[in-house]
Amino acid sequence: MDKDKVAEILVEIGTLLELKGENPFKTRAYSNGARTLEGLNEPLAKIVAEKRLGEIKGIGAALEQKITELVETGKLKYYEELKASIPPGLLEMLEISGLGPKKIQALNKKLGIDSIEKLEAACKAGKVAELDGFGEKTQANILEGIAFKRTYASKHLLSDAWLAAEPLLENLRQHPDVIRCGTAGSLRRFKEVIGDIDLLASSKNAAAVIEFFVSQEGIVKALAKGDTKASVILDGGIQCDLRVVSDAEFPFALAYFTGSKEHNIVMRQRAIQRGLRLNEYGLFKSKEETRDAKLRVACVDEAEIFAKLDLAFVPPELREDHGEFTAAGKNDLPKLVEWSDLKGALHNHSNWSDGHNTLEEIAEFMDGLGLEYWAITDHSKASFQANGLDAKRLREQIKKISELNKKFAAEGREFRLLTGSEVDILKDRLDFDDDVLAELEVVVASLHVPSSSEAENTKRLIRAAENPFVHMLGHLTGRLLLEREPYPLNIHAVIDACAATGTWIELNCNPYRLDLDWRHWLYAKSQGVKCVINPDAHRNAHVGFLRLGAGVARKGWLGKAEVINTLPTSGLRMQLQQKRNSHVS
DNA sequence: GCCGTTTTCGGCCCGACTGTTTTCAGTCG
Repeated sequence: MDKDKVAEILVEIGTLLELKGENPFKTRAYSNGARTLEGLNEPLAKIVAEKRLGEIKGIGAALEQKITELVETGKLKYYEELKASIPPGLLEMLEISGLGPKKIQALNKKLGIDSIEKLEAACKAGKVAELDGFGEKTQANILEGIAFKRTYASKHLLSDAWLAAEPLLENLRQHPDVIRCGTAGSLRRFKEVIGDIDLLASSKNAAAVIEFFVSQEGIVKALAKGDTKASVILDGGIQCDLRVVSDAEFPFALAYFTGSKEHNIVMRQRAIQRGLRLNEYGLFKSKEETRDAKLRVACVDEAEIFAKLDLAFVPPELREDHGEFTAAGKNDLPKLVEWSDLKGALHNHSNWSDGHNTLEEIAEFMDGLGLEYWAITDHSKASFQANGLDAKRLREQIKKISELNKKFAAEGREFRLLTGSEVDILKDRLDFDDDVLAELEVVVASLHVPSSSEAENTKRLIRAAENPFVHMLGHLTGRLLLEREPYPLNIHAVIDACAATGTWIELNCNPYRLDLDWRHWLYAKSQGVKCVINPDAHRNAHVGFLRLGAGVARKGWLGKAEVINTLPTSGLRMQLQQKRNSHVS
């Protein structure tokens, strides 16, 4: 069993224990353990085999035993028994806003409720309001929570959240009472999927800002409204929280609400170790919890807070307690790639397959943006549903691109389209023979029809990486966020094969993909595998995905040097030749 | 369940808001 699956089970154990009313610190130990596994840079099976699990911080004797059992046998008796002791409906009830472990336990014990359906019936019959600690309001809120859960997914794509957040932020910026404002939370950290939008503002008149915020257009409902905080549901179902603080508190609140929770816990602990206290209102010279402004260590921005805790500034994307404290403590954080470093992209489509724009339109548009190159990698013939090209049409396209490039050169323009293909990885071969691939400047190999067997998919991808004409693997895991899980795959084995063959891995920045996932890039980077940030554009507007992709690359600790398409055209052409040359010699 | 240059036992981050309560528990982030 791989580490992601093990981590998933540990998280579920934590949730189940929470429902049983276990000590919250015990339940947290399981989710901490899960996160620790996700951040590992080497294969879990290897660590288990070498009996080094216990050396990892956050994994003690109990977790070591359970993880070992899962890795070695694929099962865990403790987990099976725990799961059997709790009705599955209770887990689902946790997803209803306002319901936590304690209330669910009470509902289960006193009314025998073990499913959302029974809960809804009990609310409608007025039985829930009669319970101790419950009332009419709670009962109504539960019914509303059930309806909400049915209407909207509780998770949203990063791109959708940005689109919803930006106008709200712009409105706040315009408001005369707002001094500073910005996004916080998972949105600022560039998580691929987010639960809600967190906004933060500083003001001398918090009440006015809150009042303005909840009365904006596009807000369906205000969930909570206090002196300094409001929660609303936006058109489209995304929840958005706004906090308003004083301007002196702003950097501390920004750091606090950006999180992650796990990152914050370490920050507070570092403060305590230095005889200080850190909360959303400040860093205080105090051994006790306080909000006393006289004790506050003044910091104008987040960088000063990190400095006071003997840390280099940690970019928001890295605040996951995935190693940033060790690196920031040694001033050893990488300089992360910027989206403006990107000079072009190497996986895109035109109307020759399933794209929307003509080659001319694409070239004019991308040149207009100041990019240097743009590879056209239309589908190969096996993707017939996407109007994939056979060798004959591909050669026509190469000719057409060559003519377009000549025209650009004659006009003294530097921009170039690059010829290419997104070639299908079929069961036993690639969709084009090597002699066809050899005619192309850029070859992306993608698995569009995976098998249900992990070994089979892994084998196919490794074979594609071993082909000297394949420059990179496209959307490696095939996941579609919120829609489709990755196909079964031994990611480490594929990354290792890419490292051995000099094959790059794409960071596909279509908002539904963001694949390869940021959690795997640290390992890929450690093996020397390079990244290509590709929008997989099917229309010109998709060039905007690059910004999203750069954020995810940053989250994966990637610097400019690790991203191939930060190279100018000449450097890129040399790199494209290199793999083929190494095979010739 | 984890952890230790205050500790191998007794802590573990902490504040805002809501609803049910007359002083606080539960939930959330």
